Amino acid sequence: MATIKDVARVANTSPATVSRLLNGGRVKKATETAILKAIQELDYRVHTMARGLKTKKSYTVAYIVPDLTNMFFAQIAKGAQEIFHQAGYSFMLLSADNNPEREEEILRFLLSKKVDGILLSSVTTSNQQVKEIMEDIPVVLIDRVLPDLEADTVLVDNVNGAYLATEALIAEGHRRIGIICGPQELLTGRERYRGYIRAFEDYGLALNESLIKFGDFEISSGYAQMCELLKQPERPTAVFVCNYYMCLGAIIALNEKNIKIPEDLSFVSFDDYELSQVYNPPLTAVEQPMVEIGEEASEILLRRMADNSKEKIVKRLKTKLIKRGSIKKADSLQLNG
Amino acid sequence: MATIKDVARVANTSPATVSRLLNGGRVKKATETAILKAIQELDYRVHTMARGLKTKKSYTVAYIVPDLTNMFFAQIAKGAQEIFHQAGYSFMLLSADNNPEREEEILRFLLSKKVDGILLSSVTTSNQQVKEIMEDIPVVLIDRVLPDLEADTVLVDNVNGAYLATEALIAEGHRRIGIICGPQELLTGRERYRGYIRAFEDYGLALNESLIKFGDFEISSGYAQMCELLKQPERPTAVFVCNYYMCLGAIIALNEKNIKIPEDLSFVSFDDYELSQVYNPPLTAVEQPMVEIGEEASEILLRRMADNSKEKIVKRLKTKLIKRGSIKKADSLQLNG
DNA sequence: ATTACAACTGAAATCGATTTCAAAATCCTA
DNA sequence: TAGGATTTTGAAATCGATTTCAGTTGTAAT
Repeated sequence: MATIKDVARVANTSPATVSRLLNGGRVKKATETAILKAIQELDYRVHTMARGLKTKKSYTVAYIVPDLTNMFFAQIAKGAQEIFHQAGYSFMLLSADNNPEREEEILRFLLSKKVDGILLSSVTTSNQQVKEIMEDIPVVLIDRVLPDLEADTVLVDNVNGAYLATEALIAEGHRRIGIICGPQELLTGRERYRGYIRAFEDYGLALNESLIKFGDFEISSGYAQMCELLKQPERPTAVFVCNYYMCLGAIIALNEKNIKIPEDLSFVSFDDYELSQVYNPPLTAVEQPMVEIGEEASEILLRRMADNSKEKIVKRLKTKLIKRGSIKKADSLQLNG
Repeated sequence: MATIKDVARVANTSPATVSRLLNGGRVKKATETAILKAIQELDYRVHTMARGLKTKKSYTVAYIVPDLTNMFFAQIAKGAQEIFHQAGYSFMLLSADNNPEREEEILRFLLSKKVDGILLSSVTTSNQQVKEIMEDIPVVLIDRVLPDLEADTVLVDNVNGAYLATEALIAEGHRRIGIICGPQELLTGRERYRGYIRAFEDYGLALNESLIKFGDFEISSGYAQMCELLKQPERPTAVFVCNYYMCLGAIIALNEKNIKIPEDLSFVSFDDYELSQVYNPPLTAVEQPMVEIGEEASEILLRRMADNSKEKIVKRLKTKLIKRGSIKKADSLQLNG
């Protein structure tokens, strides 16, 4: 493979001049033509490792996700990739596979790869390693915050999203509203739960502990907790499921027990994917602006890489309730309208 | 950040010795201890760019997918990531976003990044660039083959998968069986179509052109082509949809027209994701061993990187028909059993 | 023609590792 | 303990770029 020296030799000039041209410096027109011709001829490409060694920049950023096959993170990655591509950065997507040790390894790897910036949706709850890394490399947190860590962060207004979902059920007259919460170690889990509680408070309704179940955002727990809900002596008339995967599990449980949405049970979930439209009836759901999250985070990271001085930004994006056909008016409807 | 020189100084030895230890060479026990201590103390990490410059290896491989958010490729990536992680390689996942030019750019980028190997599910149908790259870097093709290109390839037995699906419908007495094919530019599109045809031939049944529709593997075309099928004067009693996304579109169409699976229409699709189990009734589908595809391809690439001599491998993995509840016996059933 | 100034250019140092090869240290045997 | 064999070591060259800085060339003004 041709090097900058070869190009210089063929173009009858020096490596310094070739480098200058490559990096937008000024070069006599004639020299430029000769160099360009040589580059073409030799099919020369800069050796980014050599360049990076000298410049201490890799023009590469990475996004570490908990799970590659999780649609939420895949969509965010899509948004991020677009922005970095436009900015001339190369973008690596890495999955920690829900394994904290793997995440640690990846972080070490990125450090020695000398990436210029990191987007992180962490699977850990400890911030030690990240804290250290942030001294060398800008990091933007996405969706998963770390305790007591002052860092740029992009997330979604979970409280409001959950509030909207719960409110929609209340508005149709439901009072026995079950919830399948996410894990309370995660901020998103806590916040969505809080949105539910707040809606009850605002409408002056009493919470019923037996209708509040905790899952872990995975299909299996959606299934298990929905079964729990259905076992209650007084079944809920509606249920709010706090993420997509638990929603899948919940629906499997419903199908098994032959419980129909919305005739037998009204249904809302957090996250809006294809399923929501494909299901019959289409599901009312809280939509997160996933691609935007990725874009926003990337832009923050880009700014941060250019100038690491300013104080940290926390950006919250709005969620939206998409009304479809999975909520029915409660039978015992006694509204004032 | 500490360099190998710093480590050498602190450990009171030379960079050469440190390097030797780092790379598994022999070093006196005492020296080793001193070096390890120094590394710890200084929090030293090898600078992979510097190393790569010298060794001409990056210990990095990349997988280029058409679309990050396509479950099929995401699952393959998951399998691949695991294998490379075990082998000590770092793994980059890059999306061409269904854009041939973007793919070209990525390929160029990887070349200058000096990755050691490439996994590719190409969005193009031209092999020129890939052919050139293969002279420098081992490439393994996944699912998407390129015309006239002799390369290691991993794919799935599409013909058989489609045959199984079609056969399952025939076995239940269906004769008017619609198909929504994938794009015929893609091998998978062609092969699945061929499996359908072959089943008809083997069972001595006549094909009905009006029930053969062509989509592009996207949701929208699944919707559109299903609408077309339903417009036929004599509706099909069963339909085989050639991938997941078209299956989503098809089901939306069915819901809209209030056509029930399997009462009004029996249904089989290629690809088996969560939806198949969540849908009511659960869908009969052809499962592809996605994670295995990724693993298999990675292992081939690993071998290829170690020894680029042997002749090219084409590996076909088996598909499996998962029977669930979306096929009903045909009304006009007149079988010999 | 001379000077002043701007525009270009290239030799050499540098980034942080690896690797070669000869020298130094250590071990072993007689 | 001498001498040879074996281990262990480090100086220096190298990978392919960038960057500095001094020198060269070109231009304009006097």
